[in-house]
Amino acid sequence: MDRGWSGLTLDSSSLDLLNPNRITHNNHRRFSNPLTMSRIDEDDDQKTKISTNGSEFRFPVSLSGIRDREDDDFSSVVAGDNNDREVPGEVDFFSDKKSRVCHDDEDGFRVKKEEQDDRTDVNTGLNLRTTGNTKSDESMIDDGESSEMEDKRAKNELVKLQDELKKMTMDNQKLRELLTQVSNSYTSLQMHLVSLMQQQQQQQNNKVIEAAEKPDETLVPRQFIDLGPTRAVGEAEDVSNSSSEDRTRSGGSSAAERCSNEVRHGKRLGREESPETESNKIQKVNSTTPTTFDQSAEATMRKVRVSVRARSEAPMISDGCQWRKYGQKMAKGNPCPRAYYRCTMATGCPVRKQVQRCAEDRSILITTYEGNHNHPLPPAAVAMASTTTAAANMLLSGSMSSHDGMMNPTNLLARAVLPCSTSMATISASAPFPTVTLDLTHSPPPSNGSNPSSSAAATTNNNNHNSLMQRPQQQMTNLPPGMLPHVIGQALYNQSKFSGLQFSGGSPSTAAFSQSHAVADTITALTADPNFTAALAAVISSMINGSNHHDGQGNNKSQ
DNA sequence: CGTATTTGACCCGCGC
DNA sequence: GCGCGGGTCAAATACG
Repeated sequence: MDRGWSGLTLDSSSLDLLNPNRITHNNHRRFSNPLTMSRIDEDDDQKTKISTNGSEFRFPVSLSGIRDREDDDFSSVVAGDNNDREVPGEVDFFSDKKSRVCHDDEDGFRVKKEEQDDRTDVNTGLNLRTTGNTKSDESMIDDGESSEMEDKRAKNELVKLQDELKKMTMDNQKLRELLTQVSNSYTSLQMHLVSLMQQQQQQQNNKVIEAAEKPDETLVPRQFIDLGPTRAVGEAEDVSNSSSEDRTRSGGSSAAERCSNEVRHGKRLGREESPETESNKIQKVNSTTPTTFDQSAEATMRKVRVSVRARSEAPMISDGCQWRKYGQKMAKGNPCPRAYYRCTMATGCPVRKQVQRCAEDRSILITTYEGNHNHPLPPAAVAMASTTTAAANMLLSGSMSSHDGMMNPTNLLARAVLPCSTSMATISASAPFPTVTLDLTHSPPPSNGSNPSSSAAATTNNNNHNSLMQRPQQQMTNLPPGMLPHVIGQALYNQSKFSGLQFSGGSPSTAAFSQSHAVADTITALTADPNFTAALAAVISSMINGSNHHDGQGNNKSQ
């Protein structure tokens, strides 16, 4: 389009603009042409307009709008240089500066005239304007003031460029922040969705439990039936009347006593943090947080315990949640003290856990979870929460009927964790709290699945979890080979591995090898491999969602 | 100095 | 009614 406008030259000059050292270089070149100088110094606004119109046609290969605009500043200069320069190099340009000033000035003027015929109207206007200022510019050149002006202009350009760079940097940073916000929002929404799905699932479970409540039920199911709806009533009473302790104490029947026990528990919780009861707190939290839970389900889950047995030299397994120790007791029959922890990831989170070493095998750490999280969980905590939630749901569903619970399609994961039969889920009335035990002390299934006999085992306990903790290891895992699906076993293994758990191998040598690993290393592995928790959650979610919108991520039960 | 942990005391249910 | 055991509280202490 423009004969004398070398795209390469212009781009290089535009690139030079980004380099302050080279700007001076260009300034010398511009110095030879007062037309450009005067035009830029005269009116920056018009310069911008002109550049906007002209850049698209003149500089199709320009790198950026900024450069285009700056390139336009040299339009006349470059045109003159390219047309008339005998030696394009700037070396000669500096050597005979003064003499060439006049020469280039004349050439530039002449070239402008020539280009008037071919250029667009915009360029014509530019030439007219520059031509009109030629006389004054010549006088300025004569007295040497143009160099100062050129320096000023160069400085202005430098400042302008720096400003542009700052703006772009700020824009970039804003975009990054925006992206981060969007990502966070997406994560929150995802967690919220999972919570809602879980809530729906628990409501369905409660409905099923209520429907299954019959007078001729066996003792074991009745206990859980009492735990569910009765507790729900107690919670409702708590909501309506915070001073329900006296009323609940007057309960006479066994179920009522249990209910009163539940309410008392909540009362104590309320006393420890606020006059409100636990249910009230939960309700308030639900009203202000995206994570909501059915109160009755929460109440039921509150008393269901999930015990995880794992080999670990660490005082506490790393499960992704933040815990605060609030007590320690010497349990009867176990020389190892029992530590009580409370979830501190959210104010008012009712989840607690007990950590105690097995009396028979000090290398086994028994962690008992209790309660539902009322807050979103970090990815690292979702895996354990999902596992324990599934176990708790298994227990709850299995409670309504010794067979229906396990046959419930919503309990696919439960069946996966505990596929052997419902006989292992038998729960006696003597149990103060229904407890599911996940035994991770045995060798994990190999990645190739060649050894299905080694897997994590799950069982329900009908005894006091106290004795559970002291139960010998060999009594905890009675699963025949191949009873546990590989996916869950592998998931538990991986989750435990990345959670800082350590497994004993199928052979003593394997156990020794396993225990030789430092706990810190496994914890580091967890943090270094966040994909696992997501993968586990995806597996569990896919399994659950594939069945019947079962609660997916462990945004609830036991962490 | 704020936060987390420790630890003795306390509350409560349960069994005798 | 009393003692035992589990669970929790809260002041004291430790820690970063």
